[in-house]
Amino acid sequence: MLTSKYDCFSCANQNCLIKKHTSSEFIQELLRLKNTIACKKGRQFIMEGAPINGLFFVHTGKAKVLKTGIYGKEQILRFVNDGEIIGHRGFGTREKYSISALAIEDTILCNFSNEVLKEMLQNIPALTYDFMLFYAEELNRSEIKVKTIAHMTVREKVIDALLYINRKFGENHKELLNVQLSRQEIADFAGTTDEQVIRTISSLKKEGLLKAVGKKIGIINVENLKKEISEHNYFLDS
Amino acid sequence: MLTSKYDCFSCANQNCLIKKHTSSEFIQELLRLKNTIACKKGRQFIMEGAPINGLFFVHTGKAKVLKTGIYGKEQILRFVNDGEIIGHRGFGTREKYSISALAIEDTILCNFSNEVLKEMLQNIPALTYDFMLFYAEELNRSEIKVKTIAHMTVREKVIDALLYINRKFGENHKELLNVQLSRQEIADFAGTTDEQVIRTISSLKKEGLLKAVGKKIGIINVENLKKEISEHNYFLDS
DNA sequence: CGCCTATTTGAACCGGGTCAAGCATTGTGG
DNA sequence: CCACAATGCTTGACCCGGTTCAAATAGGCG
Repeated sequence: MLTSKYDCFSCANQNCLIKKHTSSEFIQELLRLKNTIACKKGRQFIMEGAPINGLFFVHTGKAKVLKTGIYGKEQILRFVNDGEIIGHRGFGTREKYSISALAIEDTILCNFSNEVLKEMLQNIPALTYDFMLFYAEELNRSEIKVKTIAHMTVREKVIDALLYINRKFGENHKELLNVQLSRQEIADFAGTTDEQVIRTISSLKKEGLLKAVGKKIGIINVENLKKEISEHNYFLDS
Repeated sequence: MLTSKYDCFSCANQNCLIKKHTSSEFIQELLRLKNTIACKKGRQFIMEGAPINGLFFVHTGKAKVLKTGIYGKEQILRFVNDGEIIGHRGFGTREKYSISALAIEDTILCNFSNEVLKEMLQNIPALTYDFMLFYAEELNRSEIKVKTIAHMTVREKVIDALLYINRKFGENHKELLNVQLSRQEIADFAGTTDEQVIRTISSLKKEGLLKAVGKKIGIINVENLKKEISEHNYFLDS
């Protein structure tokens, strides 16, 4: 099993926190206990309020992390790409997931149980340190998001969301969406409605700041878009 | 100096992360390197964008942590009470503070430099673990806040803010504010305007949910207030 | 006591959420 | 392969909550 298709040694995600520490001999036994899960597009693999069942890493694929309100409104907190963590904070005192997670395309997930994770963290200080830094950075991002949603206009929020998506998924430089996100999803991330997202995107296209190839949209010039919101984010890269 | 008025051994903050680990012999030398700073009410001791100068703990007093926008709008991210941390994420890659912090009453601060802190974290895994848990919980709170600001009405946001303040500063059960917070400050935390805070508080008083003794306000019945927003927060205690 | 600031209340305005209708696109089954 | 249903996208119009502006009142402090 160690030489499975999805084992950590042959994994391509160099930025994965676990991958970074595979040289530690302590970890090697624990890696055998990893679960690999294939998750179809659209499927929910973490349910807010359900008992915590360890930590997930995205091996390949994409997912969204969100909170749901009673009126059916969703707040997407972040999108997740190859190598990134989902379902964190599954140790500490908390015993229920505080977020939901859904695959937005077919995704391979690596899962470590609570016990295995705890074992790792208690025995590999460098790993714990990396986790600490990870959470600290996530906290930064989240706090920037609080300010974004509280103070920006809808146009600014949508631009901010598009820039984030571009950073996250826009490796091929001319087409924005490596992911196919619905207007609704962009709205749920930006903190507005799908109509507003559509209006803003329409305007941006007319202004020559965005282009559209079929359903996919692409940012013509990232710097021009950034200008509109730069005043709010001294320390972006969120 | 070790037996200073503010040394960690005689400190009353049992929940302070440093205090929890004073038994570690490694830490004892480092504790000598702690700086103690007296900060008058209203004074700013962390400036967003300035180089990071270590980590602060509130020995005694109260402070607010915020981000500032160009239009003079402020977003208060959290209030800080005895024993709590401010100015975190002062290690990692980041080298500038991403938040500002001001004393909201006369405050004694304990400060550890970047070097001392790093030394501690690299040598006391249990401390690093506690820091990791701390950030994970803060992240939870912040993500709840994102949803709160994005989805709640003004009335709900103000109630949520009052409940938070009560949890944070409301030890004496009948009077809410152990702190004297301005309406503006409550608004900057809740994500609205001072006028809306005033209107909401007025309504709540008329409805018998709040009482006012001079400037200070008190929550008559916490449960009744919680009911109005409980539908949004399955996992409150934020 | 008097100035200055914070609080309160009223009124007007407007951004953006909501509703509704039309259009485009995708998918599905006959 | 087409018809048609279902879903998502787009646009326009309306309306309301909440921000903004302004003015009056109360409170705090030298």
